[in-house]
Amino acid sequence: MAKLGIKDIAAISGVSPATVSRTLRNPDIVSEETRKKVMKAVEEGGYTPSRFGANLRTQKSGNIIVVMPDITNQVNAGIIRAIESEAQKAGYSILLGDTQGLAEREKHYANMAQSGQADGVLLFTFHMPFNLNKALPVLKQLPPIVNSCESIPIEGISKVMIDNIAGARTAVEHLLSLGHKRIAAVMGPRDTPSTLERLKGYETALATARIEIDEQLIIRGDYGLDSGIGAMEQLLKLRLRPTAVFCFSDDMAIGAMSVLQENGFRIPQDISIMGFDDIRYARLMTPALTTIHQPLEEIGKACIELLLEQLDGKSEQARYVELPFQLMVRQSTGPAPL
Amino acid sequence: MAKLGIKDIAAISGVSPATVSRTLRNPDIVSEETRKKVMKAVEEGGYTPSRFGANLRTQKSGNIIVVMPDITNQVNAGIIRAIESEAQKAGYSILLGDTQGLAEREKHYANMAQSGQADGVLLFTFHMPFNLNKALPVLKQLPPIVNSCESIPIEGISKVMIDNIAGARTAVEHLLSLGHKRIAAVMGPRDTPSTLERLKGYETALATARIEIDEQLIIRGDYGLDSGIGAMEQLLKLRLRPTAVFCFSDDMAIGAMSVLQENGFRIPQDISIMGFDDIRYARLMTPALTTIHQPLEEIGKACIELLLEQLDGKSEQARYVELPFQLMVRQSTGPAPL
DNA sequence: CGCAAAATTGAAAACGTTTACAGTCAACCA
DNA sequence: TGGTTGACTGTAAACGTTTTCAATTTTGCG
Repeated sequence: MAKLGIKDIAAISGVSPATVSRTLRNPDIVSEETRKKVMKAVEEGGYTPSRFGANLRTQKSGNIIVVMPDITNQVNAGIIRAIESEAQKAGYSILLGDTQGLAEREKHYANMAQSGQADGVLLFTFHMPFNLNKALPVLKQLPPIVNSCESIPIEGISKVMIDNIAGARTAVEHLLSLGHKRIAAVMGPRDTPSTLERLKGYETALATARIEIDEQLIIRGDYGLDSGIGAMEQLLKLRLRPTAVFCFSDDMAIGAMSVLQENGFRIPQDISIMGFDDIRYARLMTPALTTIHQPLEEIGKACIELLLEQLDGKSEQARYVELPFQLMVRQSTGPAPL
Repeated sequence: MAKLGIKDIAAISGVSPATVSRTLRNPDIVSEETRKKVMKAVEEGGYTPSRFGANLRTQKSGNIIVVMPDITNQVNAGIIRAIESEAQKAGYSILLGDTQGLAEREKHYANMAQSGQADGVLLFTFHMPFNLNKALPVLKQLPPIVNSCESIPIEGISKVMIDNIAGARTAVEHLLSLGHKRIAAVMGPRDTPSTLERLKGYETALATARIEIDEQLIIRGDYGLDSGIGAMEQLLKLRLRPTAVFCFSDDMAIGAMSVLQENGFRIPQDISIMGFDDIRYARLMTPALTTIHQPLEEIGKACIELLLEQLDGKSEQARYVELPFQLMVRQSTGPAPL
């Protein structure tokens, strides 16, 4: 039996296609009698409305595209999971856009949004459709956007963020309170807003404590495990080693820890390590990793919420949501050695 | 300026819509002159073909849906990343289906496939559209499917797998070779094929070594970190403790290790630990985790390849691809204590 | 040069819905 | 009773492409 269309169901149940459509989308406005007839035909025929027709007519895809630099990353994965779950409740599907940091892929996803493949965009990456110079004019052509994690410096787009500056400052202050004076920073990828913000928090905390910044103690990383390894190796070569290392991501902290332990350093007795994110592995490290907790699920939920507001046309205005971070003191940080 | 359609472009460039469509989809069949005219209009007008129209006409969505139990899991994340990347090259987009183990969500994704929202399905979860009893008849109505990770016991669907039985056997044999006799197993979620297979490998290895199975040493987990913790706690309460623990996932192994270290056990001197998967954190644990490596990227690539074959109509027949696992001996396993 | 074949184009018909609009019919009210 | 309302339903027009088929032009070749 060929696949049934709405006309077939209409014919079977003796009503018009319009009524079938109404029965399915808006049951309340058809009479009970009709509804029953139609539903019977629908079920017996195993009819599932084709989305192609509906999409074309309504000009909506029912999809939301999530653009991320790396879905393998625990932070991103955690967020997207919450997003997917909430989106589904609202009747939307999630299209995955993993840029792998490639500009060409960012273009690709921008196109997808433009061709109507998605009704809205969740943007977790910095570059992207936005060539900052010509961003604003383009912006209005694009579907609704919510930006998170990496703050895009454009007015008028909704954002969900944590206060990276304060988060980093809190981290460093924790180390300072333990008596550390030589505190290294392992940064994220060059020029991303999150890294710049966390760096600022680091600098602010040190400045407030009247400790001079030592450029040698600031290492560039990329948030990944391996860059944590590289950074730590570099730091260990220093004549004057840091007594504490603040990594801008847990992954890098985990990488750093493994280098230390391999080389016989004790954590935190010899060197304290801090991370940022509080991924689920953090508390299971030995020693458990002190870090700044990011509320991944809340971030995901907030993103969807803001986007849905725009999609439903409820809110024209951009909103900014700031979620709280939390210092998680565990065993990887301790008093500075004498 | 309102959004341009194919008719507008046709009008501007003085050709028919048909020719515009041809220029974009199939440049070779239009004359160079026409092509130039059309391209000019397309670029100046900033025209992006609407996918709605095309989808309806071609009855293809250009989407592939990936159904997974948990995208937060490193194994799944790694696989899906490869999938996304390959799919994009072939012009497909990835719809994310995270079931979170919920039956209702599995239904939902089955529907999506049926309503034409996706042209193909990549299935990494066990239950699903397939109520085994009535699975076969339904199967032919569904779009092309490739099954991976959790083997669905149905003939005629393409699969990408590793040999879980052999993998587990290899793991246990490694432990046996180190002199261990009391080897515990921490299983994955009840009744999933992968768990059952690995269990079989475990049992086979022990049987071959003429070691009797001790039910007390077989603990049920769910592949997650916490269940590794729980399992290890349970094992530590045993009167006769195991000297080695084979966890069916790295996550559980990591959980188990943290329990041991917290309680002052030395790994591997007191107890050896093995995992399965070789997630990227495995080698950074202290001690580095001995485990069975799964080729995530290759799995992802193979899945897409098989699916594309079906989508392109190249191959009607189901194919089965088996990818090699690899034993990674690291520091978490050592000779059995005396 | 003339004809067949090939290359290129256009006209028009789908594809499967949703929804504005108009129509029908029963119920209700004055 | 007649008119008005309200509830429900049907008609038909989109939505924006792709593709078949036929028409036209160009090319190739004897």
